[in-house]
Amino acid sequence: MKRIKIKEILSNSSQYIDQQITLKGWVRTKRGNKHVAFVALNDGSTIHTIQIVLDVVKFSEDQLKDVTTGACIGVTGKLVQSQGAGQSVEMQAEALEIIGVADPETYPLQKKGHSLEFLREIAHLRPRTNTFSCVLRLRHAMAFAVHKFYNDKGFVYVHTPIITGSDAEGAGAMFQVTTLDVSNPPKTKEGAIDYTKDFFGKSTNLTVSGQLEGELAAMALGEVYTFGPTFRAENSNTTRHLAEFWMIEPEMAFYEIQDNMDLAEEFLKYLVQYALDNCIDDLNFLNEMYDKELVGRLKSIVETPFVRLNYTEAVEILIASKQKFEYKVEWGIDLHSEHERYLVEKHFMKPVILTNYPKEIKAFYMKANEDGKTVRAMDVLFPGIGEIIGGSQREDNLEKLQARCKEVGIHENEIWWYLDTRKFGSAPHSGFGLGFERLMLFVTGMGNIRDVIPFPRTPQSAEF
RNA sequence: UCCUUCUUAGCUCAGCUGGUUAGAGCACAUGACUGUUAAUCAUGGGGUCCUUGGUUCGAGCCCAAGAGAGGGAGCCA
Repeated sequence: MKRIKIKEILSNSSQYIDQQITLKGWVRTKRGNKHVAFVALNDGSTIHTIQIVLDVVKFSEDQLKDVTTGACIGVTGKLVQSQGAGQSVEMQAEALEIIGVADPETYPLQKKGHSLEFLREIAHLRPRTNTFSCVLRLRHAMAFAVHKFYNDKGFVYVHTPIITGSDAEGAGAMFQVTTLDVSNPPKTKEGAIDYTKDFFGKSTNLTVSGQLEGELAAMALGEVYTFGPTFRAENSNTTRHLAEFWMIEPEMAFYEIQDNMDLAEEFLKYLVQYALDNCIDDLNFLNEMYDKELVGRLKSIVETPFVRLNYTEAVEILIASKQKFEYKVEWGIDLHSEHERYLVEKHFMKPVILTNYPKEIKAFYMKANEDGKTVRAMDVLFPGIGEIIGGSQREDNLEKLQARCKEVGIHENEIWWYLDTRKFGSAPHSGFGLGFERLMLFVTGMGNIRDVIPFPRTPQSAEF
């Protein structure tokens, strides 16, 4: 008999009532007495379980013994109105198949909750918990919504390379990619490692951003986006950083900085609304278990216009606040998280988009303003998360970009291909990067970025 | 990388001023109960007190070093 998913049964129960159905899934709990056993079965299609009623006389003792927390079973029987109080329907089982046993003495997940720290140590089993099944369903929904948002707008999804030979992005320390024998690498006459003997004939790394390649595509296709893994070899040990994370980077020709901000705000609101519309069961569970304000906060984000503020104005607000900050505020500093938190969580109490930063603290490719001091950068700051999006209008003037490269010490022969876009048919364009796991932190209300990706990669940690 | 806290049963934790045989709840096992809702009740098994070294008549507890984890900061998305 064909298996039906629990989500389908529960959402269309009237259609299946008194019908013979087959369910397959994993046992969450079993309880009961000598005559009847109740099994809560979950198959991952929904946060909810369905109650299986096992009339003890119908099954062998051996079979019932193997129905333990964590075991995988298949059951066939009739869907009936429940006699118990906790659910409207349940299955009266007629046939039981033990698909995979789970020794209860050694199975690490118990019926009661576990700490998130413990679950990280058993990341291979944590998707079986309510919390992580919620997070992973939401992660899927958000990834799908990203593609839907851009596809519906006519953006082209561009696959940028994972292995890059360019080290000009300046976005952080990189992981080297090499096939050389690291214990005995070939050397040049001068004694340096001879990368001409390496696989690609040059030194290569895992990408820290697809942006530069995204810009190339935008100069042909108009509006594009990338969505892929990125890698940073920074020794960051925080609840907001991973060594391997996923990033969404749209890049749009003919967008000025204002258009860029409009898109970023619309995009974030779309994603949050998508979660509210499609994953409310999972959100309600997370709201109940971890963060009582989660759903309310998500709803308010969708309704509230984001504050838009110049860096200079932000500095003035911070100075006028008379707050005691660990790092002193003055024009020219890169804002620290205490400053961002003050603006977002105390002063405005809503998301803030900061623009026009001093050029010294931003990347070489950002478009200079007429004042000669600031660039058209924008950071979207979210409550509890900090910087969720970083972006800018790009410098489209060849001479200015070349001058900027010189100032920051990037050799033109490293990124000649990037400069070519400004040489041939240059156009104003803008883009931004959204850290996918930062978005997931916000949408799930989870406190640690290691809990919103299936297998987190952090310094000193690459198990599983 | 810096600051800080923690590490005792499978899990979550208690453990007095350093004192004899290290406890609880949950989980697990056995039994009871004819409809349970993270079932309940009874009984039971389960310990390298993170590791190494030191102080002491005596260390889970004090000291040192190391390992691992959490939180904060920096870097950033």
